[in-house]
Amino acid sequence: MASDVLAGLNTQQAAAVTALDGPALVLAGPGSGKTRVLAQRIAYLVRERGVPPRALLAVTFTNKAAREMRTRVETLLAEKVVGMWLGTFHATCARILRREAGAYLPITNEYVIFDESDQLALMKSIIRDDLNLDDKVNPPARFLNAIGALKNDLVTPDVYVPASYRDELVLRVYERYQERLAANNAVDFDDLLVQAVLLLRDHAAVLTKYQHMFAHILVDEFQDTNAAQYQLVRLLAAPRNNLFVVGDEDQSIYRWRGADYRNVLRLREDYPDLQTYLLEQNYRSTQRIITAAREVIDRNRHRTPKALFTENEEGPSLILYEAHNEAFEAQYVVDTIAALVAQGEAEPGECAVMYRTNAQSRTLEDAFIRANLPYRIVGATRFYGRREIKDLLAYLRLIHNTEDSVSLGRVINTPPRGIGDKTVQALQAWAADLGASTGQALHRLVEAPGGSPFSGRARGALHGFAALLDGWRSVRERVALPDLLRMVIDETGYEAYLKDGSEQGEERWENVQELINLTAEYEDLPLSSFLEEVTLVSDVDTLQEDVNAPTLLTLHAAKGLEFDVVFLVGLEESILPHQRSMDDEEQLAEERRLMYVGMTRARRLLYLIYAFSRTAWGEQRLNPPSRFLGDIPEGLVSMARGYGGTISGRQPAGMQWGSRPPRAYPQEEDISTVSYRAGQRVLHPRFGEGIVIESRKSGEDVEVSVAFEGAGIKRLLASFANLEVLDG
DNA sequence: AGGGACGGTCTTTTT
DNA sequence: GACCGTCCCT
Repeated sequence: MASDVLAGLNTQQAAAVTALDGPALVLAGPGSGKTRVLAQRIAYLVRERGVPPRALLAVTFTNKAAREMRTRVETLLAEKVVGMWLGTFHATCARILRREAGAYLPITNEYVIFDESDQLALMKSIIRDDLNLDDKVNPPARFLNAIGALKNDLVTPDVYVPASYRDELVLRVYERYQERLAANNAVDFDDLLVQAVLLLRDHAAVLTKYQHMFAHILVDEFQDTNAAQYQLVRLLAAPRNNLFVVGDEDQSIYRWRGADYRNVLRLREDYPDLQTYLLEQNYRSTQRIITAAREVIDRNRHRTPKALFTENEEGPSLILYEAHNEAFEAQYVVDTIAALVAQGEAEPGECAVMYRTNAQSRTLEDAFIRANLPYRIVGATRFYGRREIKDLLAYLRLIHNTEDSVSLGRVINTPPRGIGDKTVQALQAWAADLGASTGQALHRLVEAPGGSPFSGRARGALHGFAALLDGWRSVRERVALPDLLRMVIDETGYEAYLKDGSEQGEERWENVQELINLTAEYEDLPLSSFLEEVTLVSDVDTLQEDVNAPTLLTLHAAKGLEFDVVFLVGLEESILPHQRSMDDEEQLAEERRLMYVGMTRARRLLYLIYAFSRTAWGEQRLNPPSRFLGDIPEGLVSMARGYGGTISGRQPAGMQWGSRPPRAYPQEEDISTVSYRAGQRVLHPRFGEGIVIESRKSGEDVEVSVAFEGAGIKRLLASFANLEVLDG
């Protein structure tokens, strides 16, 4: 029976893992099936050991990973798994706080979670209103970063020892920030972890309760845990220490937000009886990809030596391509995917384009849009980050939590209803006099309109808004979530506010419709559950599974995913490795791991792409190819040469993946034979349309003079210019 | 109070 | 080139 459950491991490993009781660490390379091992372990515990699912705590890195884990386990068990605690660290902590916070912390169980923009708004108010500082000299983001770093290390204001004047200020802001969060009945992302850990650490009764609750704790992507998360695991796992963690130091890419892969080493010290397993066989990629990736990662020092290998086929060469600039890079990607699809070499949905920074996605999106081909994108402008969505969520949060001054500030005059800055300030002053929150003060206007200190237009506007809020609050128990949201939209005139006649307005309104649809899924749940979930979704979580189109995503977002075909773009110095990571050895090592993670996402085809020239900050920059490319043995790579396709905008409308005719790629020799005649109309990616004046051979290349309509006469090298012949 | 125009400032990566 | 804050005009 056991061998059945653990079918994916080799016999020796299966036997070892099956017999496990104490703490265990599985160091698993990419594509070694570590997620599968975790799922099998869970299935084993439930089926063979009779552990009830509700006694299991399994922590994954994203909600998407959690969903996949659930599916795997349910497949293995051939039944639904009910009651298991399965989710991210943040969701787990939110759940604990949802039950315990009210009794032990200065917030209620109905607390809300502040996301980054909420934090920023709150911090700005603290600096300006509370401390009377200039937010130019003291950027809110800097304080938030400093506080975030402290929280990741579990440093609370009462134990923080400032070492400089600067630190003194940080401490003052930190204290005030925590007070204001509490006054808003809110916690920020980091607090979810910190407050949960403190709660367990300082209250033996709570700790015991949860320790008894969880018979086994399992953690995925352990290399990316921070100090707070590590403490949480330690606290909960004791005294049984039935801990099963899976990770890979080489894939640690979140050091900048407090993750510390040395937690792996710490684990060995803290649990002397820790059993360690190495999973070195890769079941995902071709030999060429694995060999290349290993060459890249092996240059990092201070790592547990791991000899990644695969028994998969050798596979085709990795393909290296130099694009002239980022536009051609993008075009090459689109054209190559189109060609692969047309030749039946790949499914569109099995292709992914990965980049270091989100800013790089723009050019890529442009190329897909111009080619009229669908794509999926992770992150970029997040759905929940959009203005219209944030506005409406702020209304819902305000209905849910009267104390949320940040949401109140956001919507009190959105859409414009005649409540200007002056009026808001007067309202805040009045609230302060009453010793009440702004939200409570508003409520008082409805209860006792006679006592209102406001007059004239401001009075009417404020009372009207307060009445709206009160109205929604009074019905929220009885009305389903989608209906509540529709009420808000109707009664605020939000639709008319968005629809300003522009295309963007229409798009925003469509997003609102989408939000209404989303709330329908939470119809039966309390408002708080909905608000919590939308705050804790990660970027990858929003990836549509059922669309057969290529995926665009950052290297960070790519962690844990795999694709048949992977394009790594922007492989240039100052992009990867990133400029800001180049003068620190630790950071540089992390950039290398990022490259490694990207490479090992690919099953069969790996394209490595860099651009000769790239526009950044409005100007051209010539970055040399990434140093990491130099670490890949030449024998594994073949160079794609020639045009990176043409930039035209002329594809017929309505084109879908697969319906496009195969496109012949001009190879290297084609360049020299391309000839231009005087009088020909040509199209240039930057200069637009023009007419060829003269064309002559110049060494290996062809030099063309073109008179452009907008840019005048230019002399261009054919191999770089990538002119498209329009006629003649 | 509100809207439009302008100028300065950034972007690493994210739960 | 995108977003924010400020200023100025209505």
